Amino acid sequence: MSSAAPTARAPAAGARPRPEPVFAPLYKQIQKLLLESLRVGEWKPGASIPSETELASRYRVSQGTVRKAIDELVGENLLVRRQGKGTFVATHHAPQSQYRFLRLLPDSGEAQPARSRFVECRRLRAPAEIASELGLRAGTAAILVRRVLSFGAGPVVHDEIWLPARLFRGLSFERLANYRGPLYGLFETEFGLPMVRADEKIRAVLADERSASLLEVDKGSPLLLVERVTYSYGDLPVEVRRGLCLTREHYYYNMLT
Amino acid sequence: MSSAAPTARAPAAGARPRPEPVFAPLYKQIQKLLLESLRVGEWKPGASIPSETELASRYRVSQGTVRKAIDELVGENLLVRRQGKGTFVATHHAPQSQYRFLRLLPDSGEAQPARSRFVECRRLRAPAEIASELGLRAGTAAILVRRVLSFGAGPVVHDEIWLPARLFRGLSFERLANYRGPLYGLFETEFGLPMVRADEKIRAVLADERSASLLEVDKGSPLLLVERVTYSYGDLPVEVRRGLCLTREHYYYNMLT
DNA sequence: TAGTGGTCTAGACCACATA
DNA sequence: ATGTGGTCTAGACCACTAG
Repeated sequence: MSSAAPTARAPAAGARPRPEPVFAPLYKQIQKLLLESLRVGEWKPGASIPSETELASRYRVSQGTVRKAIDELVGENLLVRRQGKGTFVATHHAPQSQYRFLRLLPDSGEAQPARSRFVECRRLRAPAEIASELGLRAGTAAILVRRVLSFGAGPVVHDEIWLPARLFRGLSFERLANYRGPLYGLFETEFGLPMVRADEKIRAVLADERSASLLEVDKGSPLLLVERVTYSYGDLPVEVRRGLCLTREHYYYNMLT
Repeated sequence: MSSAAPTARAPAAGARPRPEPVFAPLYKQIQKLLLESLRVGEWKPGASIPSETELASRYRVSQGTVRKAIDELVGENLLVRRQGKGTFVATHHAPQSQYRFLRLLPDSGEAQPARSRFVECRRLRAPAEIASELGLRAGTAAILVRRVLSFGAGPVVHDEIWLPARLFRGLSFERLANYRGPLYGLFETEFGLPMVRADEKIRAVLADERSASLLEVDKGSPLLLVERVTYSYGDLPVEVRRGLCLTREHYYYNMLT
């Protein structure tokens, strides 16, 4: 093939059926295909995807174009590159991704591993606001999980977690309590729902009776309220979480650029 | 030049004197040179840097390599690309970068423009902790600025801002009060200190007397405490800021990937 | 030794902005 | 028409990993 691309900005030659022949750079089209393969589970979390040259020949583009498509997915932490080994689908089981969505650090000392103590797991109807954030109709069946997170000494976070019941059939208190590893690892492995993104809204509030008791502080203590909506592939909302964090010896960190 | 680079991973031929001939990819070396040009102010905020082809011939590398060097700097918001026009040094004066480091949004409605009301501007000795974060010796001269930020209706943030006096000679209450535009715009234009990065630690606290009064709430109200250290080029710490935010009608947003 | 990601080049062409 | 960023290719070679 000569150096001039036959269709620089035209559809990739005979790659795959695409829903709509969008006008977009080639690498964006490839990216969309990769994303779709991830979404339908063609490549599972933790597994390797085909090599860049393999993908290049499959999609009939150059290796550089595939590379650029992968670049952004790596930037979004959906894929992980390992030189000499391959490119892998991110998993919450990996030590590196274990605390991907946890932004709490202790004021002093090393970050301690998190310990989860489950308090409650009930099936009930989603309140209007929760339902709306999960893209459900109000009153749809949901699962409410309540837990306390500790790092090192005392309790630090009281999480109230809402999940669409239809995505988590068979989830029970026992199953949570017996599961080893991070919660999102369970979502991924047991329910086929890899969590890929979270939006958070953070506020300061006063501890109510329940949180005060669970976190072993006085009612009216200041707590960080972290309201999170977590998404799987394709912007599918899967979880709404209200985390109440005791920031006496921990802080929420963020870096702005 | 043949397709094989003469020194793929070796130093760029006759580019510039480099401090140490580090073993690093060519584009990383170019990046370092660009960063240095930014640091010394060879290209000012808001101005355009030389074109990719110009830089390529200056550094004797291909355009693609320059491009990759620029890519990451764009990713860190240090540079801004504008197709057809050029690549520009980020500035806090630009509307797009105006609220780059402001993560507060109203619960409902559009984001309102921020209004600053300065309360205090004093010169005093930096307390040990502040000094340490600014990389100064305790007791070094510092400037303390206090202000209240409002969006729309009432006050929302009480900022306590510490600056090294030697970097901000001539800063006064009047100068702050009369300045039009964002504070970091003033840092950049009046003191040659472009702010490029900030690290934040976020906690929930109770309003003390002063904050309560400034924010027009009861003492003991829950407030978001945002402790920020802001850096200029070369990881130079320039500002320590304690922001106390009223999160009754606003929230701090964050996106995790 | 072979396979995979990582870097680099030279050159072509597209898209956008401006004169 | 010209200059700038943006995309794409084909091919080469480097660095890392593992059999």
